[in-house]
Amino acid sequence: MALLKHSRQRDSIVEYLAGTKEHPTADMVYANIREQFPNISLGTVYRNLSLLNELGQVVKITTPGQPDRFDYRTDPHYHFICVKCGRVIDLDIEDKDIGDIDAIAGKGFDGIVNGHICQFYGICPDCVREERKHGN
Amino acid sequence: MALLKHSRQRDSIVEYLAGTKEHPTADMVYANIREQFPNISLGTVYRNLSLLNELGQVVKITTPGQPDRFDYRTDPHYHFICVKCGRVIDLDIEDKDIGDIDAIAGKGFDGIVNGHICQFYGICPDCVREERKHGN
DNA sequence: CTATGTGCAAATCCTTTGCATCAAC
DNA sequence: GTTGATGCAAAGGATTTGCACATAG
Repeated sequence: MALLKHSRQRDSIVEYLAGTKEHPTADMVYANIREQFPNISLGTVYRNLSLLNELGQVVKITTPGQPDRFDYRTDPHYHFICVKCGRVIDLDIEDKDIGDIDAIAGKGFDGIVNGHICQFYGICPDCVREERKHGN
Repeated sequence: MALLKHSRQRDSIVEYLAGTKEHPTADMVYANIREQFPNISLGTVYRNLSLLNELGQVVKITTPGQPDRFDYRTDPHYHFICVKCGRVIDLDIEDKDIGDIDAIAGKGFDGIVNGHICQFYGICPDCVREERKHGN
């Protein structure tokens, strides 16, 4: 297995991710890191994001029809995606309320269920307000 | 809104999807329909799959890092994806066991949660058997 | 010094689209 | 005969990769 070396670029990516709750795409990361490393390439951003993901330091969020997003929060939690504005928001769902869905899903199934990916959709607080303002 | 005309190609796609539980990708559909319509193009397959999806006759299943799959079953149900062989299998989860996760997710959230996408991962029955056979 | 990381550009994969022609109504 | 559907090929977006050079250890 390859030995891991330090890199200023990777540090910068981690720092940026750690400091935002925006769940940025690779492009957004790229745009941001560029302010400090004007020569960084998109390829490097992708390479580091996927390395960090493999190391378990970053979670990759894949949603239909949109570019992947990245989340520095690695503890188990869920994501809400606003169908109006596309924003991705962390949800804190109590584990006891949802933690056993793998077992529920596996009931009567002959294989082994040991994980799931679940994303919630709807309208985010900001967009709800926006709709009310325009009398919808 | 555009008027819908009949097409033999579309019929064939529907017929194929209705007769399989494989959750085929666009490529798999293409390969299959080609046996009857050797000149059909991949573009036509994509166009029809996405039309059928918009009409609600077909469900599109998006999974990270894999091409989309299509399912003729449109009643609410969940999918299991085998991490060994990639197979996608329908799960019948009793609605009372999982039907209220939107409400659970929305607890303490200021927006509106009105839907979710949830996929389960693990090892399918065939691969479980395979592992046992090789003493794993 | 040696191995890993970078920047750049090209390549890849899946999917969508423009356009001339064909088929359904 | 109008309009939607097709086939073909080209374009598109997101992501990965090959390679020569830079840099961390």
